[in-house]
Amino acid sequence: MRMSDIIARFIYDELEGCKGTLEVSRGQLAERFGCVPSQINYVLSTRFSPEHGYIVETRRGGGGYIRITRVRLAPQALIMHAINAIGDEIDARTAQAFLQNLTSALKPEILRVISAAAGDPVMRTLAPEVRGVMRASILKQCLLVTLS
Amino acid sequence: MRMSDIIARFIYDELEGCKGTLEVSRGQLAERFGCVPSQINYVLSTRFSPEHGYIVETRRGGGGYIRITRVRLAPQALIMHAINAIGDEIDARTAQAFLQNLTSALKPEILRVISAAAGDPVMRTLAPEVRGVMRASILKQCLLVTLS
DNA sequence: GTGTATTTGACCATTTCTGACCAAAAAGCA
DNA sequence: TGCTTTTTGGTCAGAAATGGTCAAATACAC
Repeated sequence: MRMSDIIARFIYDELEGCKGTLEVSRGQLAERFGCVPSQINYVLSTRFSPEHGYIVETRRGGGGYIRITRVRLAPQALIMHAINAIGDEIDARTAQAFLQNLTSALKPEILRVISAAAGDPVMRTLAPEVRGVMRASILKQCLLVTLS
Repeated sequence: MRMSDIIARFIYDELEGCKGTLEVSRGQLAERFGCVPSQINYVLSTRFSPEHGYIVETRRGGGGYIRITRVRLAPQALIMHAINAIGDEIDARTAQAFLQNLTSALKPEILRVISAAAGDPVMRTLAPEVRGVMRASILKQCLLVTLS
């Protein structure tokens, strides 16, 4: 299993046990998992971004820390927020992050369908330069009808 | 016996033993059968396509994988039939007809989402000559995941 | 012999991992 | 206070580890 996934799992689990907020030292975390400190930043930026529904605050210097907070919104608000946050175009990765963040607001079957509609196999039938626009369009239209 | 058939047989057998889902590394699989990695892609695209009732998901990069899922098709023959009947492209009217025929097989909310994904507002962002292909692609991928 | 299916390999894309170098905040000290 | 040192975390480019694509070569079935 990937180091990044192991670290991410650890953070998820800690967040479960800590009422949605976790404060750690980057150095110690890296040492615990035997990786370089910058890998922690990699994990945070790829799996704990705002699109994923997390807020990360840090502080340098002696006693520095990294604080990760999970944001919780009501389902409807979550969906509306996503619709507003999706711009005119969106890349595959960010799209996935948004959908992942909606797991608590939409049934898994619905999410799977939306994910399939905006997924790579579908997008591959299009010229690369228009994929972002199409992804955004599909996502927004699909999310809209889930509100009705 | 052809290499492709041997590899396909292996995948079939593994899917039997693994309750419908199999995760492998393309490189390792190729090495096991002494073929080039791209032959794995060939096998997947010719024998494990959506029309055959399989979902293939992949991931690149360190720790990458190929995941193959067999979709249960007996109880949902209607949907599988639709997937096979939709050609390489489809116009808006016919697409609507297909979806209407599935009202007994899919929940209204699911149908609404698929309808939105393949609907006019989305298609309008595309050049007219590629809309048919996109509609077909979206429909097939969405219907496929409703089977899993 | 012709047309289709298979096989192969060169080149491309994506994700993860690593380390050198940078920036900020705290701690220590005149 | 103001400067220096120490202790943290941040960035970014590049290497490494996967999988993807496509067209040419080859094999196979009529």
